[in-house]
Amino acid sequence: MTTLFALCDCNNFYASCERVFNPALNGKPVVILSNNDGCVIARSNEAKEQGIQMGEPYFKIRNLVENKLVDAFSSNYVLYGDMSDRVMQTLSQFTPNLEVYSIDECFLDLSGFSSTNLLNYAWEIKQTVHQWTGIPVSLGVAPTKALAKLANKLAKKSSKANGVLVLTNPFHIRKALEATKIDNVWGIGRQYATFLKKRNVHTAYDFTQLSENWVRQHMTVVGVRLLKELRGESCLDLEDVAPAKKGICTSRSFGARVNTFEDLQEATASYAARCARKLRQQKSCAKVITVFVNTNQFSERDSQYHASKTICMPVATSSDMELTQYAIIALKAIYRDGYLYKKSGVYVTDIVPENQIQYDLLDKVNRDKHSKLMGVIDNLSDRFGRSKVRVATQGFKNTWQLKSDFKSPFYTTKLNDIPTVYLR
DNA sequence: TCTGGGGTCCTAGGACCC
DNA sequence: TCTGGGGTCCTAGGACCC
Repeated sequence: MTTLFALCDCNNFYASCERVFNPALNGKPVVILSNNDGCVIARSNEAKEQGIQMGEPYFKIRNLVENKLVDAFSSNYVLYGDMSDRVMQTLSQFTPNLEVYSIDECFLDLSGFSSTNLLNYAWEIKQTVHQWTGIPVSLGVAPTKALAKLANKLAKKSSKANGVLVLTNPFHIRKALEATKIDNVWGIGRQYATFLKKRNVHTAYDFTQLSENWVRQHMTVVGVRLLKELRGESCLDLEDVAPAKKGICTSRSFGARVNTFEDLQEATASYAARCARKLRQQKSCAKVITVFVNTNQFSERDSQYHASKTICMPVATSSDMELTQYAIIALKAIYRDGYLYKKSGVYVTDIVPENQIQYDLLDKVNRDKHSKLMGVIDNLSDRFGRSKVRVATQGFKNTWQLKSDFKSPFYTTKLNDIPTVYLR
């Protein structure tokens, strides 16, 4: 059976989420800012037209915002995550097999749908998602994932396509490849784009004309897969069950200057607890934990310090208490007085399924008790909001907390207004 | 003053083993 | 003077994605 994929991509997703609950924003330039309101990470079409770049630091557009020429929002991932779930739920009505590729993108397996009118079907998907969730989406349909990605980009760009493009006819596929700059091909980043352009490869079509050996030599097997995909040979399968993550990282830049061990400890303990929660959500435990700290790399005035410490724990765990405990041990090993810290993070690896843990005969931890306690904490978190119950080292000063001055309300979920409980 | 966060995959090279 | 070759594992680094 020939393969057929649709890629459904939400248009300007974060900006669209804000608009669903604030229709006054429609037709206006809207940007969403990164954590700490540092830089622009999403833009409405109108903001793009104003020339605001992806990744632009906030201070460069502050004037526009203060003069009400652009509306800016701090990122509200709770809202975006919830809206994403609604979109994916809606999409699951249209095929038994789908792959949630990112917060705003989804591959739909349409193999076996070749006898349906694909253009009509894609339009029906687009309209249904908009009607049920308020989010505008674009769809690209093609025999491989890489071509579906490419079709999706053209669908957005072309006023004729108006958000839906089906690429099954070889002639249309060739035209689409010719119309796509090599920089815009999925899997070609800045380095490869520069490299290829030097060798006169300027479009996706040029790329498909290269020899497999040459591509393997210069771009590894990853490049060869892309080559085949663009030629119409499907090499990337739909991953309908998300594989367990092999590494989980929680890290943040601080909203304010951090120069005491206590503040750094609060932040790092909180990140360790976040990692623990992410582990429990995918029913895994981790054996190895790494803590890292950085000073502000952009500051020419401050003295710089980067350090990390990795600890291999006796038994793989997903307990808040255990992970925070080891995180603090690691932090103590790398902490140095006299620096202004900008960022810290916790990274857990050597992840194993929670039912396949190698136990240690000398283990002193009551794992049964920990796991029951974590179950209770997770329930409380689900009901009352994240971090309402926490290990005491996570603290309460929160001087390191993120800056987020323009956050929209949690329209779709409960507000975090319950007092926090501390565990010891 | 102010510049995000969280992932994946692949390769090369060194250490080590038989 | 002779001083192989194949395999595995680990790590660091580089590329990419959203």
